[in-house]
Amino acid sequence: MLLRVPHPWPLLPGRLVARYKRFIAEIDLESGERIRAHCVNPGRMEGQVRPGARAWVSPVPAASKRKLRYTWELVEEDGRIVGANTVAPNRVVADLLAARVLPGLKRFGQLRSEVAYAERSRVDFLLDGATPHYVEVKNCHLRYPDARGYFPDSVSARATHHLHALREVVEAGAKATVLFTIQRPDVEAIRPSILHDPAFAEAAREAGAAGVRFRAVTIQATLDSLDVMREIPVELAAYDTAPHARWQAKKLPWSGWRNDGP
DNA sequence: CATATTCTATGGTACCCGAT
DNA sequence: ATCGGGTACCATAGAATATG
Repeated sequence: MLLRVPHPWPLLPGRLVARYKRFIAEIDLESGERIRAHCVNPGRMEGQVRPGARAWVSPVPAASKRKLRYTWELVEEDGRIVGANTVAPNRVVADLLAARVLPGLKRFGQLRSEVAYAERSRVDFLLDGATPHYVEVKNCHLRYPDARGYFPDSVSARATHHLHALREVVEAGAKATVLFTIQRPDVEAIRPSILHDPAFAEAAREAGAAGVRFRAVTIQATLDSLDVMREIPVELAAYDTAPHARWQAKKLPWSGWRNDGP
């Protein structure tokens, strides 16, 4: 294990009832209470929004002004716990960089986050050094039976825009790394999803050829912590998507959300 | 200076509108 | 009738900007 990041709050177990309008997850807690939790994940969470699936939420501090008093953190898919909170990896990567664990990402002066650059873009992390190093975090949670993680799980024009911007800073002499995180340990590599967003996949190939580095780490979510397990390769090369379409068809009945409120 | 409000960003959906 | 494009919307955090 590379790094252990304990949850700031204790998690409460329950079962997913439904997801509404992208942001709201209705969950039956083991205490018997039916609650509404904020779903931080803006994506479709392909295959992971199954009614009845085990899910864990964190309580929101009493002082917070949030409407929803819980945050959906983890979900069980195929008997395995998967991280569902897309904000969490940014915190994990911040710790990972600060701990200077990853080769090539450990020698730097200052670590800044959310730094504005290029055209209407903000990079997740900027490492000061002889040459500035831009680090963009991309979280993924989609796994297909080929034991690979895929990003994105929907068309993401913004992510493609980020790749073009990173390519520009590299061509201007800076260093740039796209760091994928996948919140499950059972993958051997990560690929851009040609099936979900071919433009992103092509932009990734171009950015890679231009010198943008692509790396990935697996994160094992447990009830106590998010554990950065190991670095895995990113596979940028094009591939046949026929098997992926079949795998997706099996997951799709359980995707998305309902638009009628609970 | 402290506090309050506005802005930005996130992705899929539902909606409208105009063109075929 | 079906299409694609544009856009508001949903909840929230955090940054940016405004107000007292």
